[in-house]
Amino acid sequence: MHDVAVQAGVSRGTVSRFLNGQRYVSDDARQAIEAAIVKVGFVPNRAARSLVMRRSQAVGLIVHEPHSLFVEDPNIGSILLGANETLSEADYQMATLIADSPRDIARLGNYLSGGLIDGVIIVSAREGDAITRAVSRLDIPAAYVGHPRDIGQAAYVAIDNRRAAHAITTRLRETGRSRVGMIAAALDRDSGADRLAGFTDALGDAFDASLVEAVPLYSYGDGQAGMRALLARHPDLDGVFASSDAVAAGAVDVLQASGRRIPEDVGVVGFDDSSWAMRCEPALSTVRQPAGDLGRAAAAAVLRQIDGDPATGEGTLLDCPVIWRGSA
Amino acid sequence: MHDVAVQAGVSRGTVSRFLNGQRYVSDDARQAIEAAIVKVGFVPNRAARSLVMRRSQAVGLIVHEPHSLFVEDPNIGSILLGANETLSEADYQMATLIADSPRDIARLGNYLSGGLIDGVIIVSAREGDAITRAVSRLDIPAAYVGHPRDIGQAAYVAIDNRRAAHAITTRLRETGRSRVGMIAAALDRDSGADRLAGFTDALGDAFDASLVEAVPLYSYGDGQAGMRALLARHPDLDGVFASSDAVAAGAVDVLQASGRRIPEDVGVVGFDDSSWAMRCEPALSTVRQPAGDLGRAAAAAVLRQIDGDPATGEGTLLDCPVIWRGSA
DNA sequence: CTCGAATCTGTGAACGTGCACAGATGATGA
DNA sequence: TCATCATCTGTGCACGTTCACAGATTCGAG
Repeated sequence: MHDVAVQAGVSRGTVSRFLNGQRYVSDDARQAIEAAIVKVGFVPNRAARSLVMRRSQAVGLIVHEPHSLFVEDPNIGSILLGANETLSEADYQMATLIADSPRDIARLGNYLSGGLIDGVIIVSAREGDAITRAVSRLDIPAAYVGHPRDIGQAAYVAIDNRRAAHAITTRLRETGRSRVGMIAAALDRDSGADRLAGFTDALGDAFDASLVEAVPLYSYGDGQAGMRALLARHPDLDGVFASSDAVAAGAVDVLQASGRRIPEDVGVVGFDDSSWAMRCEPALSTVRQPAGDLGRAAAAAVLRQIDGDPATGEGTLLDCPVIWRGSA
Repeated sequence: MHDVAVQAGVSRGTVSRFLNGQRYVSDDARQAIEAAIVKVGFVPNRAARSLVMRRSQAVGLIVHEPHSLFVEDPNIGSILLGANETLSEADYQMATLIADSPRDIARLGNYLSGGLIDGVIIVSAREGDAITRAVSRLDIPAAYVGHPRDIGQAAYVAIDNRRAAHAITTRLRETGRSRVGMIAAALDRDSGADRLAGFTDALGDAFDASLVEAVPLYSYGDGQAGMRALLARHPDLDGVFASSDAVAAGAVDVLQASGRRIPEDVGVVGFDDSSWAMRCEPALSTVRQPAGDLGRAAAAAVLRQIDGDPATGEGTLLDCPVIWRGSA
């Protein structure tokens, strides 16, 4: 910066003001500096800026998932890309942090308190999560994708899982299906629990707990297992709501292997609108998750907090349309 | 750090030496400093360290792919996780940089020259890539995953696509298949081109160009389209080597829809050992890509260069076993 | 006992930026 | 003409480290 100042015939202070777009820079100085920057090939040193500003211009994105899920779940990738887009427009660097083992989580605590990170986006936290505790203790700008109930006043961005599940279940019943079951995955996450809640709501008095099969993860294998269990209890079942497309795909394969036709004998609906949906025959009815928008909105929320807006505890719920295709 | 020094009754210099694990720190000083660090709650300021060291302790990972592929391709996710693992063990932060539009690429050039990044890992570069040019011009530590031919002396880590393709093709012929076709995707990448080269090699004089159908991407849709084209030209074909599992899955569906049995009538082999492989009926024979290891090895190569080892132009080829399942 | 080497310690000067402050200039109004 | 104000500019200090260097201490060998 010193070289630029000399070259332009002004002082460091003026160059600094120019670079930060502040007032009180004359047109003459402006032009001289612009030319000098090109000539010198100047690139600002971010480390020095961080040092004096006490800002790192970086936002962490914590993914609390096992490695395997990180690789497979397309929503996570989209959230990541969306967040990255918004952050890089604001000249922030996104740092993706994977939290898998307890060791990872411990290291994360250090990392977050090290001043390397101005804020953090947390994806797929569970209730009672160690990461949630660490983040709220450190009191750094944060936004959650999804909303575990115990995040206090922190910002969150989510889809209305409950409403979508309600809409699906209602439609299944309105199209004449009377014995609708659910394969309810990932009940330890708010997303999974809310989808079940919407299902239960919609059925009201007609709800029968034996028509729900809980499985651990949003995976194809869990879908197969869940469907087998459900069929064993209710061979006459005529509708299935699965917590994810992968689960639905597993269910479809088991149903078809048992000789049932879809959608004639059993209607199936998934969740995510992932690549699984179009691979099923017939194509899956499902819920489109605006994953990119979730990432963008979460990033925007963190940036607002970094700029001084206090977190109000209000969250944003994004729209997630149900896509009706051939499977129900 | 000053506070720690005062608390421990030593000087900043001694604290610095202690923190960096250098020689010439007495046991007394060591213990006093350890206690003081805990008491003061000291966390080193990385910005200040970067400033004086001219090191950012960060490595960029550039993914030159359209956003959609980034989300879908499980290999990229695994490479990313592997690299992250090695880097974070060495206390380096990984910054994932997505290059999609030309605008992204331009911004990337600035970014890389800004001193924010000590080195860079490049995934899925093509020959004649603008990113490759930028990286070699800037002369920063770099490692490629895959090996485009024009990366000069830069380090690379790849699998032996050619040898694997050769093995597959040979085995298809040895099991009695005489009219083996190939759906050759992504010929603009070295991975795609090498798989085709291995196929061609293995056939030798028996090679028939009309048995190869080139398609743009490693996708399911391209697999369907490629298979239809191949079948139209060679209805009597009895083996197919597809450049990826997604392509193979598309091919399988088209073949089965046309009434052909797999593997009795046509043998099919994919590439990647991704989740597509187990979803096919019968399960796909395929090649296991050690994607995590690719990431780890690339990260290690960059770290070596950062530590001063010059790039020798030698690459690493990792083993990729062929997994024989039901489809061939 | 002396000298040199090895070990340990403290000090001051960087690194490249932002910011507060003081000073300079020109315009405006009394 | 002089005070007031807005605009513009330059200077020195601070941010929290690392590193080179000089000084202090200890130890062993001659």
